[in-house]
Amino acid sequence: MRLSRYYIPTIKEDPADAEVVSHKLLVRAGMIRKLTSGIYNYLPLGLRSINKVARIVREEMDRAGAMEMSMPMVQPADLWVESGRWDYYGKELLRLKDRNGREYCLGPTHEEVITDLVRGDIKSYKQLPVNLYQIQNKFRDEIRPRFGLMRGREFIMKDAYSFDKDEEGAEKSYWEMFEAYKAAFSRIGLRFKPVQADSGAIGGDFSHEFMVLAETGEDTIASCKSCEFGANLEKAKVSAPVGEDMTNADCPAMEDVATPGSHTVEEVCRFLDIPADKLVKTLLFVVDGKPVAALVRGDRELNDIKLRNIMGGNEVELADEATVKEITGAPVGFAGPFGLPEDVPVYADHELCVATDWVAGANKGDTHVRHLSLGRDCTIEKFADLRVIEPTDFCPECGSEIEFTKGIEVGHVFKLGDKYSEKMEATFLDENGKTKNLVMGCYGIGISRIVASAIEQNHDDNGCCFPPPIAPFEVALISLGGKDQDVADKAEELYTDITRLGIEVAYDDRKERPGVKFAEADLIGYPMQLVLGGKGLKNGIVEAKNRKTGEKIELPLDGFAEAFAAWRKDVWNSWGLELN
RNA sequence: CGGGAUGUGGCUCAGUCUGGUAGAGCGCUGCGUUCGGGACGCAGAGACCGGAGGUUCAAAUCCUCUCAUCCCGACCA
Repeated sequence: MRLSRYYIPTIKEDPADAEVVSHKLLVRAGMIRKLTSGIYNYLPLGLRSINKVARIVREEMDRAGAMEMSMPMVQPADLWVESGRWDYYGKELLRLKDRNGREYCLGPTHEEVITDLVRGDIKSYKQLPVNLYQIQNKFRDEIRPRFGLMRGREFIMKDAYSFDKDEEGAEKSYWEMFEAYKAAFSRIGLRFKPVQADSGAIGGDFSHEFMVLAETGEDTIASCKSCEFGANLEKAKVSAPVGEDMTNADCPAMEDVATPGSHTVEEVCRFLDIPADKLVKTLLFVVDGKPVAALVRGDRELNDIKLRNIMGGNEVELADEATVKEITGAPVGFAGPFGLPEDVPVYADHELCVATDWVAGANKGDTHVRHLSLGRDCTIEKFADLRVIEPTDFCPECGSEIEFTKGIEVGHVFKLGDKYSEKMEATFLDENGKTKNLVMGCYGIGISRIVASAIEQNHDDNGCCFPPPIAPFEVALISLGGKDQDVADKAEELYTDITRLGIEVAYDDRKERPGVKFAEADLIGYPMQLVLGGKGLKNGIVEAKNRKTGEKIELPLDGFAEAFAAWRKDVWNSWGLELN
């Protein structure tokens, strides 16, 4: 491809509406343009990258036995009413009406459509398992779109849905997808980690997120320094504490202590001159409309998702001021775990077992209690893992040290069970002629987000550093011809040679000054740059630069093809990739 | 949806407080000089200052409404 005839509108300055590097660079490199909030044009260069990601994903899905199809973006409301999500999904679902007033939505995901399709055609266990996928535009009316391609409203996603006759089969399908994802992300050339993720209200351990490791990631992941364990912070288990159960151990009688104006843990500790780990923090939540109290140590943070899962609820909200007052009879900041209404269950973090003699709120204004014993003074519904893991905690699986890193979620594998098949009556007859619900799984990959995350993970001050497998073009050939016809001719020759090798090359034959060509090549981030100038031609060489490492070498013009092939291999190796 | 901010040539911004009829840099067009890391000179084109209404002799500037975009919170590939 000749740059003199290609559409790459680059920009020198950062766009005003961009916050993160990937967004700035994608716009500056002429790969995307915003149409409206969260909705982008993919320009030729950007689309090339997207298509390369899609192709790799497609190949790995096919290899895993999944079958590509395509589902409509506009979906009838009926299906969503049937699955119960028409009401549940909320405003993220963009709803519209046709000329007859019938209701539709733009598909944010396709469980309903695929389940509807399959229930009509799959009637026997003999037809199972089946895994269908598509690569398609999705629309989610995000509350707050941001960060360019990282969180658009319209985006490209690969979504796959597996159907099995039983749990065992579903589990197998799940792990096949898990492996396919690992293969795909490896091929794309990103540093990533699969981590355990929250599986929502459905429960179970069957959900993993695939995280691209990048400092600018929105998610925090806890990973073990010695074993494979990795988990999204909201999911990470905290091991049960070691030590004797002190719940019912001896403890002096509970007594009130005045703590005027001390609402926060910090204030109370300072006032009473005690460390925060001597205090029990009582948090009041409303789970699906019902109040509950949750206890964690004063220096810990409650994980509301764990609370939700223990309650088997859907929606967890911190109780508002009025509710707190109603339940505890005290203003916010003085709630305690005893003497609460009987219909308010109290859940305690399991760490609270191994100590006693606590300080806690007294359910009276400006008052706390000391010498609180959870066993003697409270009715604890259950001790359970409720808090957020901390860097000082140990791996819940092997007990080694853990570390926190940032990541960008680019894939999610999820076991659905019969959540949809039951509601939508997607059934089949098993070996015994019995009607059963299809057991489903769903598996997503954010195709367009991957391009953004690749840049988040790989960039420098000059621009993008694309991994070779998904770079819009693998090689940039920069001709410094100018008036030197010999250089221009030789560059043409090289262009033909490289193209013949079956490698995509962006041939910069424009009448631009060298500086412009260099700067743009760096900005766009072609993994390999070849520069042919007058001096080089005289010496019979072309310069080669590895965009990622910055390493420069000279390739002989005589016997170029071989030298180029060897260098290309080096470049791929510098990405930890094998060239086959 | 709450809280904050911004809308001025294609892009990035100044001008708004203190009304007097629109500026810079980049980009674009032409000519010339340059030509190995986003060149320089000269000459140009391009804006009813987001929109509507109001105040005023006079509004980019003040007032009201409205729309859009961005940032902070709840959602997620």
